[in-house]
Amino acid sequence: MNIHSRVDGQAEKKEQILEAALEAFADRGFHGTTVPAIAERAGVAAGTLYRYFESKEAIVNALYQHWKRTFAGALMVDFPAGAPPREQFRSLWERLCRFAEAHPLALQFLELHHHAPYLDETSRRIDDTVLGPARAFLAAAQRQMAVKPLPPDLLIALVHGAFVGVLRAARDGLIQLGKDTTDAAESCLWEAIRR
Amino acid sequence: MNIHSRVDGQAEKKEQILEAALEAFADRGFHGTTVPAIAERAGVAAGTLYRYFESKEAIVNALYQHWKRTFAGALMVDFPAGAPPREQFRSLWERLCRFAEAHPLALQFLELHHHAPYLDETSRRIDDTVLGPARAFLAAAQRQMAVKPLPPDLLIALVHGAFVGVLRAARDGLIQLGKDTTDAAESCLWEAIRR
Amino acid sequence: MNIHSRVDGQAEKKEQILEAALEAFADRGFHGTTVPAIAERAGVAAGTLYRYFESKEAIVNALYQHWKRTFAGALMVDFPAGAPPREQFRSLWERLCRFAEAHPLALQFLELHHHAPYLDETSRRIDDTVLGPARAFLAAAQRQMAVKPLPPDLLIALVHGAFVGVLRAARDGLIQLGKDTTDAAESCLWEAIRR
Amino acid sequence: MNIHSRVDGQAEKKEQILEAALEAFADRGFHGTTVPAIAERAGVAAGTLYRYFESKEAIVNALYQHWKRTFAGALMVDFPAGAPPREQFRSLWERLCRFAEAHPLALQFLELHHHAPYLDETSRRIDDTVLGPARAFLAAAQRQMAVKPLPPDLLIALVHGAFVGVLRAARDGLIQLGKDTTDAAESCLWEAIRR
DNA sequence: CATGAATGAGTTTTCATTCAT
DNA sequence: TATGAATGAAAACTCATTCAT
Repeated sequence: MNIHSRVDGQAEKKEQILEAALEAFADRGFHGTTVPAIAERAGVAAGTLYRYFESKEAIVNALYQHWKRTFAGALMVDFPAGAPPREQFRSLWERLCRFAEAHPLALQFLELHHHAPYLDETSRRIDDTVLGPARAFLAAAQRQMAVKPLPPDLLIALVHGAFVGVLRAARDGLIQLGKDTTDAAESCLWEAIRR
Repeated sequence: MNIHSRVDGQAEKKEQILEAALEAFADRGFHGTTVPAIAERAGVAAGTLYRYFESKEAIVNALYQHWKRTFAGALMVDFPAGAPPREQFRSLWERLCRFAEAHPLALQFLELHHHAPYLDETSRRIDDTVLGPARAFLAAAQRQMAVKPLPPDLLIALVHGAFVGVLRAARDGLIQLGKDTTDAAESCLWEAIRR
Repeated sequence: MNIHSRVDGQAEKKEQILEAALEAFADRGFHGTTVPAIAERAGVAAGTLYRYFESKEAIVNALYQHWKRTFAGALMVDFPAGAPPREQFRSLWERLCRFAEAHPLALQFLELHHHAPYLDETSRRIDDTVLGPARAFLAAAQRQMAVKPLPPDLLIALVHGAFVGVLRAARDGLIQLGKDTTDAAESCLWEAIRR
Repeated sequence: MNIHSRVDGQAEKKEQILEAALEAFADRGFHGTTVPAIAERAGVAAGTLYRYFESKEAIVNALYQHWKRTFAGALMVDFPAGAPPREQFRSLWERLCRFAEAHPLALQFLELHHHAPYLDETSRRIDDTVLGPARAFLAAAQRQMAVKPLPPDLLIALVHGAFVGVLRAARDGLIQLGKDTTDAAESCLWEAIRR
């Protein structure tokens, strides 16, 4: 009715669209998803998408940026900066798993598709938001002789890759994601990188 | 000149098409790749693809099956069946890396895209070709108390995921794939799974 | 303006498409007609056809069913069930001719092309709608000794064929369809079948 | 080996092609038939057709002219010029039926499709070859007061149309073509046109 | 002469985007 | 502001015709 509720209504609709797009893109990728399909899932008309986003590419970039930032935030907020490396790693892994549980589609979207061809400048730059803190953690842990003195990006690739591998196996029904499983995985991966 | 060279010419052209399709699919995925784009890369007219394949889907399935089989073969041929688990794991990892070096696009195609929506029956069944031997290795190693007593599919997800993570990091220019790097990664991952 | 006029607008457009398709198919047959040609005649873009019909085949089947039903209806409505056979035959023939005059393209489409290869189940079943009443009329007339005791389907083939022959001759400009002509033809054909 | 056998071989191959084309066109019409389909039926390569015919249209025109002429010939050769009209009509009908039995595909091709759009000048002119004699017969019969004094082209349309109707019913399995049937039909049609 | 692989124009169909309502 | 019908450019695919072998 008033400006406020209109704005809220709009924000809400934008959320619906992004949520619908996330589901669709997570499942079939960017090129495998049609705009009408997103609109239908979102419960709006196809034309309405274009009041909120310039184009299909704009939607995928908005999603990418939103979830990369949310993901990075989830990893960093209240990170136990002073704790010993073993503790920090456990904490990081736990955050990864919690995020995976809370936003499974977001991770499927972010990690299980190759986005480069349609990402814009902003999206491409955002990767460092996640990488930076991870590198910082490893550098510190290496300085404390707690982690193998290998290139941080290699260690990140191993741990991050293993995490994605677990997600994929869960999506394909090969394993169940439970506390046992994720704890065991964490233990393995700490062995992998610890000095 | 004769039947032989004609047959060779055709087989060669089919190879060209598959090679072109591999490059395109590895880069932009199935839905992001147009048939004319494949044809152009292959140096033939668009209509020519349809003399060799029924449809775009037939191409992606042929590729999937070919490379899954080739990959499985590369992992298994002359596998040191009697060697100790540590040796076997090193051998497996080395085969993965050699294959990655020899056929980087094949792995990008196989591992970095989600194929399920357009795979046919045959393609879907073929995954076990790779999984089976990996499970067998792990089961044996676990019986010898050399590897942690965790679900084999979890260990596979970790190691395979880490491998894909390394590939992805290399593709994105974050790390260089050299003997140092791959040896280090192998060492880490053995630590991850060994008892 | 409101829902009503929108619905009407759509129904109208569907009519336009069917009308355009009828003209094209009547003239050049199904395979000789392109979708853009139909669209142009209908005054819409090619893509628009696919908002109303699943495919080109769906259009031809819709047309076939619509006109078969309309034709059957025109033959049967208010049929003089109690009249003597001579009267009934005259009435049937008159209905045929009136229909031919009112919907010349519909009859060209229905009768002057061989549709079987692309007709769906529903279309194939619909033929009996027209045949049934004709057989019933003949059976009754034969029971009253008014018509030759020959297989009804043969008599139908003769009369119906002759009717189509007259249509074809008219289309080709060999004869003019006027009351004289059609009355004369009716007279001839009654002689042909009467006992 | 020598010129003669080569010429014979060619003529034979041309026959094969025309026969194959007849079968295909009779069944699915001109636009519904592909050149490779004709070639396969003829047992030659697709390219070979173009050594014998300029184009697909040239084939259909050659077929049309050949069979129209053959048909006209079959109707006219040894026609009992002096016989009474009743006898002549019976003879004509018998020739129609014999031709239908000997060359069912030719009649399906000629009569059950609308050829005008792709016929060339020569083909279009040839229709009179058949029509002329029929008109002559009717004119004479009318002069002898044996046949109704209606426009000859109307009578032709009726009889010819009825004939085609019988062919069509036979093709669709509604009636069986046997001596009984064709004699009965002849009798009916004579009643239709006789004075 | 015969072949059939190759072509590319033309066909059916899809879909991101626009715009009248 | 929301709609969804309409668009038309581009996609997948077909096929008459050509031409190197």
